[in-house]
Amino acid sequence: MELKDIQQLLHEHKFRVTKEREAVLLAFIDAGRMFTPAQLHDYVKERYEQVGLTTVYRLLETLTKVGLATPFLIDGEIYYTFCPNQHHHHFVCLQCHQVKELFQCSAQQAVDVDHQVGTVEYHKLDFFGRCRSCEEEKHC
Amino acid sequence: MELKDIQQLLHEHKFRVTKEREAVLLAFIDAGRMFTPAQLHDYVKERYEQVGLTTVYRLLETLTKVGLATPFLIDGEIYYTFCPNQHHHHFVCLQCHQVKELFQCSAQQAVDVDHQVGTVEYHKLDFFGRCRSCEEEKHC
DNA sequence: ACCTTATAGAAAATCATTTTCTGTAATGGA
DNA sequence: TCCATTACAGAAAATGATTTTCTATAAGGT
Ligand SMILES: [Zn+2]
Ligand SMILES: [Zn+2]
Ligand SMILES: [Zn+2]
Ligand SMILES: [Zn+2]
Repeated sequence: MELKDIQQLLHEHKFRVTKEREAVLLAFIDAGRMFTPAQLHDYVKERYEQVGLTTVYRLLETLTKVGLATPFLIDGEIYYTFCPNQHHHHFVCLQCHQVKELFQCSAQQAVDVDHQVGTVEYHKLDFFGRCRSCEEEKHC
Repeated sequence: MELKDIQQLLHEHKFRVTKEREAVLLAFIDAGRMFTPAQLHDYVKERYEQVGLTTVYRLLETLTKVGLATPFLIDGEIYYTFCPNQHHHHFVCLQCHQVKELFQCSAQQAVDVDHQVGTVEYHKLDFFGRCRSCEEEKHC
């Protein structure tokens, strides 16, 4: 993703454009995987520049509020994925934490649920396993 | 659920049968809703007897390990639901935290995902909204 | 260029969760 | 039933992730 797109993304949401947010967002989006706040912090530091851990926490919180990031609980840890704006689901590799977005939604069941037990506001559908490259890597 | 069932549940998993575990499990299962560890602790205290918070944490951890409980991340808090052993999904009321189990699974998509991006080990499908009684309660 | 206000970051505080330790009680076998 | 073994409960302390506070800075609008 281009720096310009990042800047537009920030503008769209009325966030100020700072080099720290640019750095974190660039890393986050390009990586195509999920991170814990600390992992993302390290990742940004290595690749771009020094950014405070507090800033990473704050950006993840902000992104989550506007629906641009989603927290996942995996094995007791909270991981964040970057979310494009269309409705989508995920395939998460439990080994390398790569995340693939799945734009096909097979949860029409929502309509039934809606009638039976209450009003569905949103749903989550995610698949967990091992991605192709992790499988090939180690086939014992 | 009967005390006898709780005891059998514990036996099945080779856990010792203690009054503390009986109390927590009775409360947890009968409530039919999700709890944070602290909430469950309070709930048990009110209804049954004093049980240490540490014990609640440990039981939830243990149950999660053997698949009898599932942690959910909602609005930054970790909630646990009790899980029967069949494959199922959830409808969670965001207001009262009631949980309904849904035994219908519309995620046959898993097979496709499996072929396209990797090997699916498990999936999660959950619906969030407001339950009937919460809806009727306040219709502004 | 100036003003207003959001943001970054360091340090301190908070708070949920885990660990440690010790006394107790559940289990299984004699 | 009694004993030995070991899991468990609970209090207290430790840990460590996350949040809050505070101040300096820089972004955006006029
Ligand atoms: Zn992988
Ligand atoms: Zn969907
Ligand atoms: Zn409700
Ligand atoms: Zn399913």
